[in-house]
Amino acid sequence: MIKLCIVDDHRVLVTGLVGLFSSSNNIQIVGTAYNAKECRLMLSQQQPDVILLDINLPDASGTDLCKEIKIKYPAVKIIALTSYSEYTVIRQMLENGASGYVLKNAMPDEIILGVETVAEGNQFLCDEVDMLMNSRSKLQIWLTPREKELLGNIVNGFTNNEIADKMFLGIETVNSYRKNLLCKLGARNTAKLVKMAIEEKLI
Amino acid sequence: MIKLCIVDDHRVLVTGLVGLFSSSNNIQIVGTAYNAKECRLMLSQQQPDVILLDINLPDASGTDLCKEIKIKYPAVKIIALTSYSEYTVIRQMLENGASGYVLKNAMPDEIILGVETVAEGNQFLCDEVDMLMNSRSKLQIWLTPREKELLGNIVNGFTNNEIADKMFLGIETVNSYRKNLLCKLGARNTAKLVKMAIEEKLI
DNA sequence: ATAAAATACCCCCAAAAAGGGGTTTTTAAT
DNA sequence: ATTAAAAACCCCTTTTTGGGGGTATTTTAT
Repeated sequence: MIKLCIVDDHRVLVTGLVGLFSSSNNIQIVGTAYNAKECRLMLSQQQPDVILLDINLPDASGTDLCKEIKIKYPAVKIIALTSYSEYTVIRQMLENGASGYVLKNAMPDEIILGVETVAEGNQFLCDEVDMLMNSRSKLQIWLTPREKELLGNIVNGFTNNEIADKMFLGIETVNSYRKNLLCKLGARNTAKLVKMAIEEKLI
Repeated sequence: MIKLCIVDDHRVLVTGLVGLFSSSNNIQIVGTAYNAKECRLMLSQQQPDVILLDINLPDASGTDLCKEIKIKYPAVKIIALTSYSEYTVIRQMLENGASGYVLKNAMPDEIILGVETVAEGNQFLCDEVDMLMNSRSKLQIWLTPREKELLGNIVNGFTNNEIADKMFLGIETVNSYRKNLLCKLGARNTAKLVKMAIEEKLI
């Protein structure tokens, strides 16, 4: 019997999931939570095998919470259940210890299969996500910490001078980083750079 | 008896909603759809009183579909059921004929109340949305069609020259529009402008 | 140990954007 | 018919960004 917990702030979706698994004879829901706080409390009382974890919680980032849970309870398997289909988010989630990634528009059967698969110790990605991760066409951008930080400052409207100040860098250094980012992301100018940074959730 | 339809690509959520209303004795679900195409087909056969409509459909924009439905079937009441809480989206939805706006993290009771309220011919906004729309603090930005178009071009990385070309305008005109946009949105530069445009879903 | 990233730095110059001031002509609403 | 909003246009100046070249230290992983 697989013990399952659900963490998602969409209450009706949680109800739907409870209903979905109630007819299963090898999966049992042992807890639900609508935010990170409730999730932590729940885990201090229950020891589930698998957690279905939303990334968009009101009081925490799902990626951070994932990492946190995996440090405290390394045995538990986590499946991200979300509508984000950006490469960066998926990769971040897997790096933070998630064993699965399922989109919210997935078929019910796929969600059940996901829970079973990760419970057995294997990785599970829903069809759409699997395709995305295997398509080399999508140039998989990965920025260094410093680049991310600098990009964040650009996105927030700081000029090179201000960024140099904030990050304790020379203006020329900021310039180099900036030109490098343009090149790496294939953007022609700041506008496109910011657009990509936000849409691909690089920051 | 209120006849209700649900249009949402999150299948489990739909299941949850079906369960939620199954116990109600004055609301009856007469149809569900997972995309715009199915929705149109359904409406050609069923005449619901209320539709719960997701904005994020795979094959159409929810705002456009809303307008389309209201033109074809003016009597039907539409409630947006979505996770977007941006002023612009809400306003657009209401302008396109929606009678209600409920966030996906709303309490089940609130969703039921929403359906009942709009069925009676009244408007319904869930707590969070109601507060947002009534807070004058959030400077409610509204751009003219031409401004939106130009902003879209900026976001997509076109330079003033290219925009002038694309929109059959003089360079100076584009310059004026651009400076006006910066002023209207309170942005210091292109980066911030693009960020706001995307985050507030102004385009 | 040593190669490869990542980090930080530099110069020149052209192009684009931002800040400041404006005016005129349509179009839509009362 | 009048007015207000939207749309289109213009000049001047400074600042910021982008395109082209580079080089020198640190880390980090093998």
